[in-house]
Amino acid sequence: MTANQTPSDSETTKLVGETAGPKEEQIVERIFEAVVDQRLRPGTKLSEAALCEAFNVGRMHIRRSLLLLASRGVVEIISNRGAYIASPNEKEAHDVFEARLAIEPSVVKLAVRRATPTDIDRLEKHLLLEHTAHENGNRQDAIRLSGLFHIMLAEIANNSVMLGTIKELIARASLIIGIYGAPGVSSCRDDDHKELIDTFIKGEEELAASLMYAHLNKILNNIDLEQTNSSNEDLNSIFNGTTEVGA
Amino acid sequence: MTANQTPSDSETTKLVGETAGPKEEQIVERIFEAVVDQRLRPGTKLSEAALCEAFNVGRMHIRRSLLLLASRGVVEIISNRGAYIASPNEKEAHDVFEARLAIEPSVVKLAVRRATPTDIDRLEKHLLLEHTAHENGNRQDAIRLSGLFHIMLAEIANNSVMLGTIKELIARASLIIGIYGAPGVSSCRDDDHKELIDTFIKGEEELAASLMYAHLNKILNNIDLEQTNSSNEDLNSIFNGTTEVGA
DNA sequence: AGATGCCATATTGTCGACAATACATACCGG
DNA sequence: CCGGTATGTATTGTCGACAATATGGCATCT
Repeated sequence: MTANQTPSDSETTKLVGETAGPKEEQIVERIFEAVVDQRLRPGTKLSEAALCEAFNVGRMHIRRSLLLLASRGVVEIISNRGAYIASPNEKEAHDVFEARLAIEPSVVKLAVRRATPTDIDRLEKHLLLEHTAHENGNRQDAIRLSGLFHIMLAEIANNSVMLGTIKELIARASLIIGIYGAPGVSSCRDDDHKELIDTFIKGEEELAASLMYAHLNKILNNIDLEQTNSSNEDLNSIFNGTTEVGA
Repeated sequence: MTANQTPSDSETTKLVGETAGPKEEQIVERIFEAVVDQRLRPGTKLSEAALCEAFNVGRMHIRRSLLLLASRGVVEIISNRGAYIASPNEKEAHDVFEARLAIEPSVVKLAVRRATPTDIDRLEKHLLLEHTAHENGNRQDAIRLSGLFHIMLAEIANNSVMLGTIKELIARASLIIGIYGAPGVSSCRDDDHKELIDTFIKGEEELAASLMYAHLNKILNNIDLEQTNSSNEDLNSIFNGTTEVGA
């Protein structure tokens, strides 16, 4: 319910890959989405009871889902204290974006190589949605769609390992942007995405990789500059506590 | 017990990163090691009761550990049937090595950039061990040490995200080699590793990346050639059932 | 004799109750 | 009035028992 606000792009392809029961899969997916949408902010407590009620499942399923999320660095489990949405410190933030810089150029290269006309159509339709969200000043949609664009690229690249890694990195990047990012410049300008799509039409793999590298570097710079003064925001996000898990 | 047969390299740095209790961490780590060592072969059933006894822990901890392993693609959980060491099919095998080709060159580049003299010493000492294992025809040690070399590179690169991904990929690659790989040519020739270490001394990042790319491609070729006739081995590994979990 | 259906057994999945730990409040002493 | 301590409450961690499902053997029928 809280999730699909945009009619298209409703199916996001599962993250955990039917590795566990369908219950855990759905729960993890929903929480991932909420993190990418920044509806769940860093430091938010995820109490088991609340989640049980929200998802109408037993405590065990919640527990297992939280464990999976923790193993992906999206949730932090503190013994005898509970589970919290992760608050990446500067080192973790650096590592996440360094990893994106290392991986995503390769991903987009493969995506360009393998994209079908249908895929390109999907990307263009998606770009339109992004543009609309930006114009309407709909920040939440803009962020989600922006992340989704990168995930779509990984889907087109058609590599399950990379897709999983990218999904994890996108979610963690959302958290990082939430903590360290400037409120206005958040996420990607959609212009960069447009340039990327152009390389798909021409099939220019190497150019696509370069553009992606530059694109991510741009985001990273917007963040690193804020590193020093962001410790306040970090503490804030830790201590303002509960933002009420939607239900 | 079954694990550290080589005196050095005893500590392998945890994989799951203190995300869960120390129990799960250890169990996951031990099973990972066993997979990399090829002591646990694809298709092996991991019964909960047996693991409970082997690790002297409650069923819950085993269950959670298996879930984590499944989320990393090392274990396959089939509903109401149990957990089995994963048997990657050709697509999965392809994806794993494609991912390694995409990521590891970047990893080694960072490693070269950040390696201290101490790190290089460790690598050289490790290379010696690899060489010894090869000369002695100690296949099991050779495989383990070979995988460990790649993990050491990720450790030197000092990026937690990439380290976790690499560990997962190494384990899955071990499974793939176990299924599709030629018995003799298994794992990496240590010559390639030697060449790589040379680039560390000279600080040649780009060369290191190229060498790594070529190195992985070499392994991949050894595997792809065997793809067609390996379907027998695949079925075999699925149906011959239990290879006795050591304990 | 071969195949099919049924039953016993073993393993997994799920739930509930209890124990342990941390947090918040209230109480007491300085 | 403030600090420290102790108790009560809430949440998490763990364990055990029970239910559900798949596997394997056995009897029966064709």
